[in-house]
Amino acid sequence: MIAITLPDGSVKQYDDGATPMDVAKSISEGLARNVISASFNGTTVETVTPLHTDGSLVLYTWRDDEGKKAFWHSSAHILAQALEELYPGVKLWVGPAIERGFYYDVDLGDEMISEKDFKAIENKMLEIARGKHEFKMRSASKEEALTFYKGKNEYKVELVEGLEDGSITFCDHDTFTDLCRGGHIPNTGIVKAAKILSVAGAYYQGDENNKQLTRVYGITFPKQKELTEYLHLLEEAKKRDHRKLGKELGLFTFSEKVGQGLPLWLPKGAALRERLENFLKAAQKKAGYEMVVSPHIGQKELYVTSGHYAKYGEDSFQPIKTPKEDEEFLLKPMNCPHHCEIYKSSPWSYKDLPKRFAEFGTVYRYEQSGELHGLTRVRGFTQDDAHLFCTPDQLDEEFKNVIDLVLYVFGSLGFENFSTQVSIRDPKNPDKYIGDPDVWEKAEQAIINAARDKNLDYVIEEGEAAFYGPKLDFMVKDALGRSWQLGTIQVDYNLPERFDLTYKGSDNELHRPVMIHRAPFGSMERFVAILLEHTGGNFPLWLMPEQVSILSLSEKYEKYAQKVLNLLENNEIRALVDNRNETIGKKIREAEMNKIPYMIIVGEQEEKDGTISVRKHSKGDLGTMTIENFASLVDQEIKETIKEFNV
RNA sequence: GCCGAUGUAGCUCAGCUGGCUAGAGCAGCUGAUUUGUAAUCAGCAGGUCGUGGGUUCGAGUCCCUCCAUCGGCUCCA
Repeated sequence: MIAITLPDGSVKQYDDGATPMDVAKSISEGLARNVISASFNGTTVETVTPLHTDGSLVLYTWRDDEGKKAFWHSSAHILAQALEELYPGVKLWVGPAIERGFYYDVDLGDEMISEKDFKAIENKMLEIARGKHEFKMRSASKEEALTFYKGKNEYKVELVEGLEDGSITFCDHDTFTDLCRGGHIPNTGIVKAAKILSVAGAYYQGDENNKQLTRVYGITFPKQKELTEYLHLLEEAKKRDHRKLGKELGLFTFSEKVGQGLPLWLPKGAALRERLENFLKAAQKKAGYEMVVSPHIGQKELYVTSGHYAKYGEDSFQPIKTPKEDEEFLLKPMNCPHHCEIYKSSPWSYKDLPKRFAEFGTVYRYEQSGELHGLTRVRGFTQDDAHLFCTPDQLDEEFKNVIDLVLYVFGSLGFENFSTQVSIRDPKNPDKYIGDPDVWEKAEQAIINAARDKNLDYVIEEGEAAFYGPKLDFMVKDALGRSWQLGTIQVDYNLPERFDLTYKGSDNELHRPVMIHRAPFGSMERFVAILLEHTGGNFPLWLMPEQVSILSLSEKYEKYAQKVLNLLENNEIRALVDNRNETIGKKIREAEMNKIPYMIIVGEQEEKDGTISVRKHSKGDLGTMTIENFASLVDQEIKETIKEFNV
């Protein structure tokens, strides 16, 4: 049952027999602009732009994910038509909706699209849109589909060949026809604003051995205003880019001379990082971890044993030769083998387990040059790594405890919008993994159980497992909405086997421990990067390298400023004195731009009364107070944002 | 690694279709000013225009190589 409410309050009802096309048609033809709300199956939704998908009696709106998908997928058809008209002979591959917008992969032959062509494509799209052409689905036999594309488009031919006869549908609008599963808006006229965002190369069928097609990214909206807002949002997101903020705030830098993907941490960044490390160390200590330290290189043989060399030898910095001909060392690409050897250094009883070895271990990986990205993807980085060795019986509880630790870390740093994924094997590619499938089954099940018991809202991702075991990944988005893996917890039955790790059980027999690999931050580099983008550089007070800037009104008050500094330092507040010969306005401006949480202004009045004048970043003047009051204000703010970890 | 774009002073940028000693603001230095809640004034200094080659009477500007960065693809232990 579908009903539409009109501005005068009247309700237009549809018979149960109404098809989606009937509804969509009447909405799009006559009532679209005037519909207040629509209800279907008893649920009322506010409609901005009514949409429909074919095949089922569902009415979507622009606000729904499904509605956006239909809108953007339809826009991809319009884009394809525009490209066909502007670039005759273009061969289409596929054009799906994505999280924000859509793209179409095309083979342009010898033609090329560059930024200066975007406007023409946009105009052509809008021209097509204004025609209000209806999207019409129709079935076709495999035979018909093949005839349609044969000799014209080998990509579509291959696509059709993989489809089952009887399941093939086409979508027509205006003069344009495309093989399509459906899910469209009623007609092209609902698209009012279009923007081509970028073009990029994309391998045909995602295989890097195949030809690269041109991927044209675009976004459309039902209102011009929404496009303007979206573009504004993109601009705002750029301001939160960690690469920009890292430079502005003096946290880290890169040097061509040092090498790409090798970050250099500046004093403020190093201080921030150290604080993060100490925060995690404190929690880990409570959770029974012990710190270990391992060297930055290891014999190649070590990684051959672990299996990493076979899998990632190519992606490692190549073996370091020594004066002895037969010796080869690798720059440490991961800490696990070292920790296995630490475990092996002494015999263990079941009473000793679990052993939890933690290390902020710096590792080096030869990432493809095109993959490097600020601090989020680098060639040298430090993992907040730990390996837990436990009995099979202890696995579930240990795993859940690690989940608690990760949740504590994320909670303390304000990451609320993270998602979790259980990364399991790719069933189509069993050779990618080492070890017995039964053992894998056990490990995957252990993770799923733990995630369920901890009420995590997880998705299962096939093919995302590590080669030695499945994992639970904690994903967080950056300012532009790109997803990054931060925390990870992995179950591994395989490395204990390869390193022949054992413990003595109560039965006086030797048993194989299970290993958990985990890193709540993931890596210090990536974590700081994402934290920067989330906070825009306004870190929680406890993390700030410089919490307070003491601004003297003139050089005459330097002595008093120093006294205030000493008193703050006694209260473990990190402050610096700005005693330059500048106006107070300028000092404030600079402190504001450096995102210093608190500014203290001292002049004649304060010196006389023994007080301070406090200003809070982006809030303004808080008035005059005693140093003791200020110290407790800071203390309170810190206590509110960071709690102790309770095991 | 692949496709595309970009690369001018410490930072942010200007330099049109190739043409006199390459510009600005901020930062820096010097001096004046000694300041009351987001930029005090003046002066000075600072660049082999990412690198190497080429075309040209002449290259920041055009072409090629390489390097780095950005947006994607692929990859991500």
